[in-house]
Amino acid sequence: MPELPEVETTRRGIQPYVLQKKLERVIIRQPMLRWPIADELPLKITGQKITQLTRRGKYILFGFRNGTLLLHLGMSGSLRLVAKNTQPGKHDHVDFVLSSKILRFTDPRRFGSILWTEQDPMQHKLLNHLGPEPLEETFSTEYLYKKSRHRKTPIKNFIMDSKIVVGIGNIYANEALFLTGIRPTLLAGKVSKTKYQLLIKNIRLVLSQAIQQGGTTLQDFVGGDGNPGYFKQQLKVYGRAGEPCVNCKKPLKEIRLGQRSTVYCSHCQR
DNA sequence: CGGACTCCCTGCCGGC
DNA sequence: TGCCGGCAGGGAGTCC
Repeated sequence: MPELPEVETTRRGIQPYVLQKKLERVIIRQPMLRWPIADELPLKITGQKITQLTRRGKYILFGFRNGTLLLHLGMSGSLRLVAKNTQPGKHDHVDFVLSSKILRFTDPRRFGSILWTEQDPMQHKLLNHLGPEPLEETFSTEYLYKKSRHRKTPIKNFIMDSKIVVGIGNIYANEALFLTGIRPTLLAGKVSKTKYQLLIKNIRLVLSQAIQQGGTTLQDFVGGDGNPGYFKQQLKVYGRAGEPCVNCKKPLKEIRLGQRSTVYCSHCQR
């Protein structure tokens, strides 16, 4: 399940091989992703140079002179650089053939998406409603506190809402709430300004640590044989239900919130 | 508008 | 050992 750190790590990893490079060919083996890949896509981008490579939330944006390719990894997607003679596997749905390598999109569960737009990408309907980037200044205590007033949704759902702030998936929502000592079920409208200030700090901490760690496994993306890893080794609550809390040693609890697995310490999180 | 819920897909895990 | 049911999960879409 790629979260923002994996997406950003992917973007940084592929950047040197992609930016200002010409796309020689696009091979689509399976167009049925979350939405079907537009028939016109190869026609639009074959032979074109990739002039920009940016990220908005968990979307990676490939900028061309004539438009933008929006790519989302869904929950099982990945982008890897592989040698040109590499045979595709079962779930290798799309190849972007560059001059020296292939940028290969793999996605077993096909929750990912690849879209083409010729308008300003930020005005695209998948991007135009998105909240601020969690690592940027606009994601401030003042902003989050104001947005949260009178909200009756649990704090965990609130910070996972992309209209509020982008890029906080289930894993890091669990982790940030643990670090801040906030119970995931607490209603967003009931969280104090002081706690929001601390929560923002911890969201940035877990995300930036994971991005930093991702940097050390960058060769996985360019080498093509490793997996990017989910930074599991340093997770304090996610995937640890029933195991002792790292602070108080009491067993961690697991509940479902918004259909998502939610793990917390009933002693340390109030 | 907010909040609750559904659905897309398939690898994996537990139960028998 | 093999089969099968159920689960996980990002996030758009729908409904009230």
